[in-house]
Amino acid sequence: MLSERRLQVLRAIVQDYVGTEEPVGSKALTERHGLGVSPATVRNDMAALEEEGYIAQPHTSAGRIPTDKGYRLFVDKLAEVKPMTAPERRAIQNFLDGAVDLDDVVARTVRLLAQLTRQVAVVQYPSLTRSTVRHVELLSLAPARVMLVLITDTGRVEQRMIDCPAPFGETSLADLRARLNSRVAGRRFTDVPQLVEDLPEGFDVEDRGAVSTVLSTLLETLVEENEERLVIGGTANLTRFAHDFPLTIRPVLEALEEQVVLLRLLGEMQNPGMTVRIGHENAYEGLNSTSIVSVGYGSGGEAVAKLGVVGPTRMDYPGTMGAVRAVARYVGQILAES
Amino acid sequence: MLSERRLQVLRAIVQDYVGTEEPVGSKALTERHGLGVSPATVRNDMAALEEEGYIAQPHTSAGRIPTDKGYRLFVDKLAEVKPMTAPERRAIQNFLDGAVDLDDVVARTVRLLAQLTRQVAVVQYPSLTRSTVRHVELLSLAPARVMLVLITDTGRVEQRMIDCPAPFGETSLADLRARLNSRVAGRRFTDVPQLVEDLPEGFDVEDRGAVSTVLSTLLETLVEENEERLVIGGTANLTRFAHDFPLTIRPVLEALEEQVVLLRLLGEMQNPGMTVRIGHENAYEGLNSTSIVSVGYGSGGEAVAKLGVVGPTRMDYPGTMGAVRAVARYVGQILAES
DNA sequence: AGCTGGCACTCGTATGCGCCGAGTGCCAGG
DNA sequence: CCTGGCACTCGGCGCATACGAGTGCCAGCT
Repeated sequence: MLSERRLQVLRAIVQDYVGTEEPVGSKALTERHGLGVSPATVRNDMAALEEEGYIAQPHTSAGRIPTDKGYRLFVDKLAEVKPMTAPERRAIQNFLDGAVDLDDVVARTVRLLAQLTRQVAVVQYPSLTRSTVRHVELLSLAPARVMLVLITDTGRVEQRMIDCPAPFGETSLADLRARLNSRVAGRRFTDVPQLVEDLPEGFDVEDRGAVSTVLSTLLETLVEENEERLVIGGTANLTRFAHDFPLTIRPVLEALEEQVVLLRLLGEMQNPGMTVRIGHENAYEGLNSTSIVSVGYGSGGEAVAKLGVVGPTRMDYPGTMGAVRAVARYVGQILAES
Repeated sequence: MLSERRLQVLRAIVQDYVGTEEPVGSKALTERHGLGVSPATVRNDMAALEEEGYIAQPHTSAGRIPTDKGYRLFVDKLAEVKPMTAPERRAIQNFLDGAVDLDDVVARTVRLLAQLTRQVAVVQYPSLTRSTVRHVELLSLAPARVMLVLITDTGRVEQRMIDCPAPFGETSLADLRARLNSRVAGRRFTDVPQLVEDLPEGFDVEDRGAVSTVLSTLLETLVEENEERLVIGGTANLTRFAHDFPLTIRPVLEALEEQVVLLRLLGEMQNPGMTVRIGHENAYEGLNSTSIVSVGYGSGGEAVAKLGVVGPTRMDYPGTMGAVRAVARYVGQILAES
């Protein structure tokens, strides 16, 4: 529908605007990009692009800037994901290889991503609901007090304190621990409920209450939504593009602190591959002038969580996408190794 | 040295400036505070205060603002910690009572503190080094792979994966677990090293290597400094006072992300009670125009970690100190209960 | 001795005005 | 369909001016 050259013009506008942060005019365009046509021609193209809603002018006599729709077209059709250079890849790997545990992996990832993209990085902890159980441990802290420790295949550890209705014998506890593990070790979280359903029946009547309490706590832990923690870094980068928008930065900071909001937004990105949400495509007011680039990552082939970047709509999409993709890939490798 | 009235003038200047965020002049002072003297007299007092370095004027013909030294005097001699009102106390308690585990306590505390003070809140996780061991658990995940789980009296759980030099029999592991717990359960972290020193000697020669590996990992976990995590919230509040300082907000955000910096600063505040660091008293450049109000908190009478608030030097010290103290007190109660 | 009213002075900020130039839209011609 | 030319728009910048809050100082009063 749009002629090839007009697409080139749009691409040039996006690239220039991202670079200079200033509205770009027809003359500058023809000079900086070898379009081979005169400014007047470009002006006509720009008028058409504006007609279609891909670009807009902030003031009557100023250059054009891309609209959300323009960025969308750019990302979908005009941009290539920019692969990381070899040194960058090495830096990523070196940086992540030093991690000692899951917390450390996540912490390093968020720092790395923030540094690479010079934007705000968001990393979701590997979600429990898609993981498998590695081990369940029960510790007797007091006669009627048990601590439940759940270890996942991603190395994550969750603990819960349980107050039992009746004292729990050390033998019964060991028994429960053994039976529980033989059933659920290596299984997916989603399968656990039916696997333990009839477990209380094998115990003495006086222990059944306690066993049920333990099991229901385990199930709670498995489904508890707020377990989907996330970690954020690089907020200082917000100030880079905030010189115009000290009024814009506040809602963004608020949104970033409201983990629920971010989790919902990340959750909405169904596509397991890379997803880009531009400006108003984000169903949250405070993030209407930001874009989110996210991608799933996981220890195996399967994605267990997401990570990404939040930045101004006026961001370097190819570079950001390249960095996000590369980091997700390496994190997946690290997780698979451990 | 300074006459009583001059101290009153300083107090009035601080209060007005904190309220209005604008330099305060002699006329406004006499009007808003019942000083009972004329502006001219106040002007003389102000000249004297400026001479002593307690206040300064940003421009030749402008009002005065307090200097760091002025705030210091205000905090030390002129301000009373403002106690929380009864409804505020109830709100604090209600908010914290809903917490389910340590993570939740910390998360809620940081939100609460940020909300109460409308500033940036910082909460340090209860430090391992001052806590006691509740339980040590060893899980055999593979023949030569053991997971160490350490549970503290504050409810904190640390885990470490250990690769042993030789396979570890299930019996030996259970044995080690039992002996280890009988020695260290209930003891302070600092005492653990000598308590386990001779432990390997009780084991068969072929197991000693593995036992030593486990023990040294345990000791590492105990001393590892970076375990002193902290959680930050309310960064959006930075924008409240950043309208003048979009250039100031960036280093602050950077400092906040550098947990090491904050931990060091918190650590420098030796006083177990409330400490206030004002402006340049903070030995970190990025925080030269902020003040930090912090206080220790703990489950028993003893402080195990710190929490506090980071805000502009121009902050409501009495109110902030009251909120920080109250929150620390309630958090201590919650921790003691669990 | 200390407080007060008066007064001249400073200086930062707000306001209004005019210029400049980038950028546009349109049109006639190639 | 592209191009060069041209008139027009309008935001930004520099400058000069006016305003007013606030100060320092001094002479006089209690």
